[in-house]
Amino acid sequence: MMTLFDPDNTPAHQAPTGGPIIMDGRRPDGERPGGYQSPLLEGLNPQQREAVEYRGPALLIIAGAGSGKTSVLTRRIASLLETREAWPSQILAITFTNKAAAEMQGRVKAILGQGADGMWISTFHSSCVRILRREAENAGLSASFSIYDSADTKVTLKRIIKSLDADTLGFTPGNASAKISKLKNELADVDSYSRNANMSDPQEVMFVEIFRQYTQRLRAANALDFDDLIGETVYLFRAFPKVAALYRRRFRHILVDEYQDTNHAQYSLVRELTRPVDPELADEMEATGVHVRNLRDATGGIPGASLTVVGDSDQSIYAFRGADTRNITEFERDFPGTKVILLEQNYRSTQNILSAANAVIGHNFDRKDKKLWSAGGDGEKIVGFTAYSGHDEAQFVADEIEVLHSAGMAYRDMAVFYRTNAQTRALEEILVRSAVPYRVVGGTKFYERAEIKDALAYLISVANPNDELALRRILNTPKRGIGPATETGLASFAEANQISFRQAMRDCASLGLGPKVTGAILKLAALLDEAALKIDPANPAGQANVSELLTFLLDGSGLLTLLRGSRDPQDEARAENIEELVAQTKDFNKENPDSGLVDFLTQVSLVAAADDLDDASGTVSLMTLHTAKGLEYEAVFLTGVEEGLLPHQMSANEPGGPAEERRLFYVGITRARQRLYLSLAMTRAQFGDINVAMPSRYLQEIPVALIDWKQSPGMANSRGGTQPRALNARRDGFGGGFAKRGEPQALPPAPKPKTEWTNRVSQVRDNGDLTLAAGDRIRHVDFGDGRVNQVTGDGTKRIAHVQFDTAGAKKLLIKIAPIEKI
DNA sequence: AGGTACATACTTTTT
DNA sequence: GTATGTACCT
Repeated sequence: MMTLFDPDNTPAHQAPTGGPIIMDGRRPDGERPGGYQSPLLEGLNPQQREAVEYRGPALLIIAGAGSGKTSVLTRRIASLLETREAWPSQILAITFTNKAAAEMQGRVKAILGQGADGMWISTFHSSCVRILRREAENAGLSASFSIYDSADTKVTLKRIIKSLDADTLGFTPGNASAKISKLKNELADVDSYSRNANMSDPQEVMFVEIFRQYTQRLRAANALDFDDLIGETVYLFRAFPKVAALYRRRFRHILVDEYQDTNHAQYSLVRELTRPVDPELADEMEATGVHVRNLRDATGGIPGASLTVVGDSDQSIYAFRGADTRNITEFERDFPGTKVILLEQNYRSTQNILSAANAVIGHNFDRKDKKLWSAGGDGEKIVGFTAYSGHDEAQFVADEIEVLHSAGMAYRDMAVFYRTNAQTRALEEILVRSAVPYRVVGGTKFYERAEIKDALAYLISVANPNDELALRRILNTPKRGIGPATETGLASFAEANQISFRQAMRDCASLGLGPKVTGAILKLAALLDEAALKIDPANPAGQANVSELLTFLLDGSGLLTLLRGSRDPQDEARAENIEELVAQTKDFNKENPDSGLVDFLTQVSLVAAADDLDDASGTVSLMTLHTAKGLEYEAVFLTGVEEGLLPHQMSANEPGGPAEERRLFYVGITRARQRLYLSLAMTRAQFGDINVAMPSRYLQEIPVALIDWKQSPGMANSRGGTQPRALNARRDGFGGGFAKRGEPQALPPAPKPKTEWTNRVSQVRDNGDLTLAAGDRIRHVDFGDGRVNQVTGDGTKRIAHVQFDTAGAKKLLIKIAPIEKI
């Protein structure tokens, strides 16, 4: 994966940007005959066609959801290559996920074949790692630097906060890392921050100290966190104009997808890369043998690369991560001479789905009005469903999935979205029970499992001996009798003698520890040293590949063997996971024969949630709304459309929060091609107890005629007049009472029980002080008769555990459940 | 050093 | 309801 490029490897006769097509006949795939009509434009509408063909310094493509932007971007790249306006190596395309990058690379290759090799199509983070590893020395790093994920960052901060007693001032690893991340996204560092900090505020002083120590620890460990990857690359370019010039010269066409979600650091990176090269620097490059002649303009410098960005401010959902839509709204100002192209025709969804999406997003003010439209017809109505609980909602989803499946839709064409990862539990429980094949995309990722992180820490310790975090992780994993006391002893020994933790391990004999402990430490140090020798380029015995190295470390440490021998049944699963990792390293060796340990670790560090999405798996996909961005499915279930969840409680106080949540809802809606299901629950279990939920404010923004409520939220208005606002502001035209949920589920195109939701606050369901005890028999509106087995909780949160005669066991919130005693 | 038992606080979204 | 932290025991 990590094919490092040589800035000098591009031929001297390369075509200047935007210049005439060079038909030099030196490329084997041959000349095009005159009058040749490129198939690249086939099937494109006029706007898409222009987006492919336009040439100029800057192009902004405002691409509504489903408007075919990936296709446009792909064909634009193919067009640049096909016309010989650019060599593959001159193209840098930035996507949001590695998966999107791989897909784009595949599509361009499918069009052009071999002529596509050498392009950089990757994420911001991957591109930056590539640059930083190559230029590590200038950045003050070694090329095998570690990449810290958020968990690593938190562990580091936790240690710092503990040593500073900063928790007394309210610092937690969570809030400190959030603040540091935010600053780094703004390209601030400790020094620039402390210059403007209010140092009379003790909390501020403490934060600066935390930030400083954190920066120092990462430096000492030869490590960068996610945000550093971008920031350090920008710093590198700013501090070393000659290094920057190499990349500015190389990348003549830069394309950025999902531009609305770029933050300031990423914006700055794009800026740096698209700056022109001064004539003097160009002279200097030429003098050192870098081919620049064909690139130089009248002034003798190299003009800035052409920049294409694609985005949609309505789909900006990463403000919490520093994304700034001003990057897109002010693009024309930032890059004078920008051409703007609007793609509004949607090729994905039915008109009903689009009308709902338009209506929802129309409630955000401060946006350029943009209406998606489709030529594909209205399609089915959106299906709405109000469940009694999260489990009930999950059951609805499972049932509808089965309905769709038996009507011929493949599982892989369906997806279930939710706002928070915590919602997966109920869904998974029911899907397992209903035997629906599913896959959770993202969530707790494979590489975040403890045993995998342990195994990886062994590899990291070999690749980067300065990584104290990784060393301390494996110090007593598996158990070697090295406790926390010994660990801190080693750390302070290292600190006092200005040596690395690793060296401290080698020298631990002078620490006067017990013979057993000393022996254990020395054995581990020797194991790591021996492993390092196996990948030392100077080793005459040759190089071990990643899987050989991992196997060696696992054997030497006994990690896998001990898990195998354990009686704990969970350890068996852990052992299997480690075996899976070994298998992955073997695959990696096979697919990347020229890549080594550091490349493998890089790849592992930068996998995104959506990356491990396997299209071939015949399963329903479960994911958060954030992960869903950029994907599409025939049928989409958008669950938990409730106040407090969507919009999420946490966003309520943040400026722009509710608007961002609305965009999130909009993103979810627009993922659906044919069928869209919106569901919510009247009560939701969280924190171990059950809370009453209210329909999301966004639901009332969808025109009533577009939704067919299988069960309306009318009965959600069941708490007296306490709620601030009823679901739908209109007070007329909503007759009807409670909807009845048909037994198990209605059949496919089902005669839909037309149930409009009602809005009358007077319609209160409140069982008041209804008391139930074990043994009572009750009747439930939907579940029929049943017997109370147990009552738990108290006050308004009393729960009856009921065994229904036909519907099975359920838990009901007594106060609001549609039940009566019989 | 390491295990167990109980208490506690936390849950937004992610490269 | 879970993951983490503390106290106490072996």
